[in-house]
Amino acid sequence: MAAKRTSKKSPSKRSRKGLSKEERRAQILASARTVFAKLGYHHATIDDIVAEAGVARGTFYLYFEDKRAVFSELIDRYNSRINMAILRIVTDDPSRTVENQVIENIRGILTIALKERAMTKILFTDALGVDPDFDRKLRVFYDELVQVLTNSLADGQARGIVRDGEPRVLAYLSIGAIKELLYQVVTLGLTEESAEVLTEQVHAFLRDGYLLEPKKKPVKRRR
Amino acid sequence: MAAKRTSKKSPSKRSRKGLSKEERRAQILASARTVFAKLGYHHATIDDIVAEAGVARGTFYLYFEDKRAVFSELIDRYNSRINMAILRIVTDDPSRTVENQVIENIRGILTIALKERAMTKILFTDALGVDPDFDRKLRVFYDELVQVLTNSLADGQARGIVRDGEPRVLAYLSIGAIKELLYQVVTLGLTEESAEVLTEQVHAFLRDGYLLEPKKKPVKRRR
DNA sequence: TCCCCTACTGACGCTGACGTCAGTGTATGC
DNA sequence: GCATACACTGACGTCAGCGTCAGTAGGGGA
Repeated sequence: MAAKRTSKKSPSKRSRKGLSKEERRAQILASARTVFAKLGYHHATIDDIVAEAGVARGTFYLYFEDKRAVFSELIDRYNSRINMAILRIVTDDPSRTVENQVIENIRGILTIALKERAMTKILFTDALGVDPDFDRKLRVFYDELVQVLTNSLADGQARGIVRDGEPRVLAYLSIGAIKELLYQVVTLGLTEESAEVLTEQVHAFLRDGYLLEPKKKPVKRRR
Repeated sequence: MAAKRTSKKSPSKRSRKGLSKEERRAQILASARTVFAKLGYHHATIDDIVAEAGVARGTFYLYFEDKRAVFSELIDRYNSRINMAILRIVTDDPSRTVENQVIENIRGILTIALKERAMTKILFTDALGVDPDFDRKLRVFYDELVQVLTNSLADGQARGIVRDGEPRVLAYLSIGAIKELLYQVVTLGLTEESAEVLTEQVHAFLRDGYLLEPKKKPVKRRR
């Protein structure tokens, strides 16, 4: 193979509009996110996205296969951020209580979800029913989450940290509770500052439920 | 106004296919439900629905405005059935404990959701992002539910049956937990028989959460 | 100065789903 | 037997959104 004759001077060439390929790609991605959040995935068209990005229809197809592909990439990025926020709970470190680690995880998830408001909204509003392949992908991400939590709960039961009950069902209930809260919070437009107070409420809910036992006298558990 | 000359003999005239207008309408509705459950709302077409019903395209439009109208009607029926299952909790009747009434409500909701498997699935998979008008309608139904629960919780707190915490947040968490469980149960294909055991799990979750207090020794609360 | 390369453009043809409406077949009234 | 009514039919014109591709613009090397 002959050596390249023309030396590439700049690692990222600027187009006539002053954007490198990566920047253009990122720009289209961001525009798509905006449009999806505004119109919902199903009602968003390629024309809406390119209008938002200020490029021509053809340009979109230089960077992405189709609407599904952009959506898929957006979800991937979001998922990986959420996954990073979830830390496995360790029990052999006396300096970190299980309770604090649980709280940390709740806080981490809530914070990211609030930071990535647009994506959180899209995920909850439009993620299902887009396309069979796509549903499967989302399902895998979700099932992993359920599996991790289910295992943690079963483990916790064995060690007496978690009460009895079908661990998988408890996992669904917990995840559902957090999902719903997130959805409401994002839809109603609360900001990141709320993460702290929400964290406390979620933790208290998971720890205690909310129905007080009528037979024994209520125990004050909150500080 | 002149009296009608022709006496209507049969109250519901039979068409050439042997169905009254109400029956035909019901048949199309049922077919639409089947198709929505199979393909999802967004991917279902009028052609799919009429093929399922075994009628011509034009017939569909004799009974419904468009795809949205059928969907809307299906949701309305489902919603009213769920609403009927939710009974306001009374505290002045000594023969019925609050706990039992809570359990009754949980059981009622789960039973209907499992009976109306197809609709439950559709509602969770496709309900959002169909159309702005439609989203609003769903929102109203949902908000009412949240409001009822929020009020009940606040009331419960005042009477010492419910622990402290923002009632609205607790309402979101509870409803989210149940929603998620329902979704999973319907998607995974559990049958009506499971209603009883699920009811117990949900109730235990709402009552106790699942994290046992490390400081005090665990109390056996289950029968 | 010329020309090549490449990112970008947007009009175009295509497709699939929509809603319509003139026409068909059957039961009932006269 | 004829006419009228009525549920039903399905081919048809329309249209929104899609993906393409021949053409354009402009930066940079020779």
